[in-house]
Amino acid sequence: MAAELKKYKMKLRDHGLKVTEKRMTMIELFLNEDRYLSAKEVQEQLHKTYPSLSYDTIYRNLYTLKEIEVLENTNFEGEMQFKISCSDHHHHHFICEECGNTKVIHYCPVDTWQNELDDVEITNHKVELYGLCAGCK
Amino acid sequence: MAAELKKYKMKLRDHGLKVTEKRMTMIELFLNEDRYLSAKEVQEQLHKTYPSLSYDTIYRNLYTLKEIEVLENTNFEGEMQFKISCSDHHHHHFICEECGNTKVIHYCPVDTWQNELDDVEITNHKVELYGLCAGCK
DNA sequence: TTACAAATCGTAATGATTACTTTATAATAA
DNA sequence: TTATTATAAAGTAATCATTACGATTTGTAA
Ligand SMILES: [Mn+2]
Ligand SMILES: [Mn+2]
Ligand SMILES: [Zn+2]
Ligand SMILES: [Zn+2]
Repeated sequence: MAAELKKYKMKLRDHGLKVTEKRMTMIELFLNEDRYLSAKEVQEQLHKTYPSLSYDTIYRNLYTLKEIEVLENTNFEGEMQFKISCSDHHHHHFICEECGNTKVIHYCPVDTWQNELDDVEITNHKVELYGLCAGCK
Repeated sequence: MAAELKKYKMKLRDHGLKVTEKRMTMIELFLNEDRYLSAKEVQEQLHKTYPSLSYDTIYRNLYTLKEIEVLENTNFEGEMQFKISCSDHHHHHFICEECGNTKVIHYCPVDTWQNELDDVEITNHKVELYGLCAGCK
């Protein structure tokens, strides 16, 4: 785990960001919970260690870590949720609606769609599958 | 247009719902604006006719009309938005980020995804394409 | 160690959505 | 047509996620 964390410290430094306790604890949390977490859940999980962790700090760091691709995010169940970035190539996710665990989907037909709608320019797309994972169904 | 509206009146009655002025005016609005509208936009558009239209009325009717498949909805730009239901078969949408207009996408590889993730049960999925429509690009 | 920019805290404001009590209205039957 | 009744809407407050901001603390480089 220590080597893993060192990698993230370097990533922060490479982007001219400070390596703070709060940030590293947040990254550790996301490494331990490999699923999407809301700001609220982050606050609850870190409350033991940092009883007065500010929402300002939480939201700013969630979006900062997303900028440098430590986290990825999605609007799920009406709120923005974040998870550790799990892969370097283009992919999407399956999310278990029971336990929250995710699986990577590799197949993405964005070219097929661009072909079907050849008079528009697709600049972005969202694909998300929901259901029950092997353990929950 | 009158025949079109009559169809929606029947749909309301078929579901045991009252045909009210507010509901019919909301449906007309969605027929005229063939794109996703937020509750706020609905309130603004209908403010001329009904200066005191309540948010309770707007939200309740948006979800009621969605239940009976007069409207479809999506979480877009951080809020729930609604549009007139445009087709009876399974489909998704392209949304122009400039003007808000939408186009139907017919191709959907949900079977391919179910095949890729054969140990999970996909019960739901979201596909949405964003970009610039022919007129805006 | 010191200096300073960046990060965090504490707290308030905002904006979307929900809740609830009172009042009005559409549907139905007399 | 009128009376009855359940549904819908108004008016307003509460809730929840998110954003904002001045005061304070902390990480980093000299
Ligand atoms: Mn991922
Ligand atoms: Mn549609
Ligand atoms: Zn894709
Ligand atoms: Zn589909």
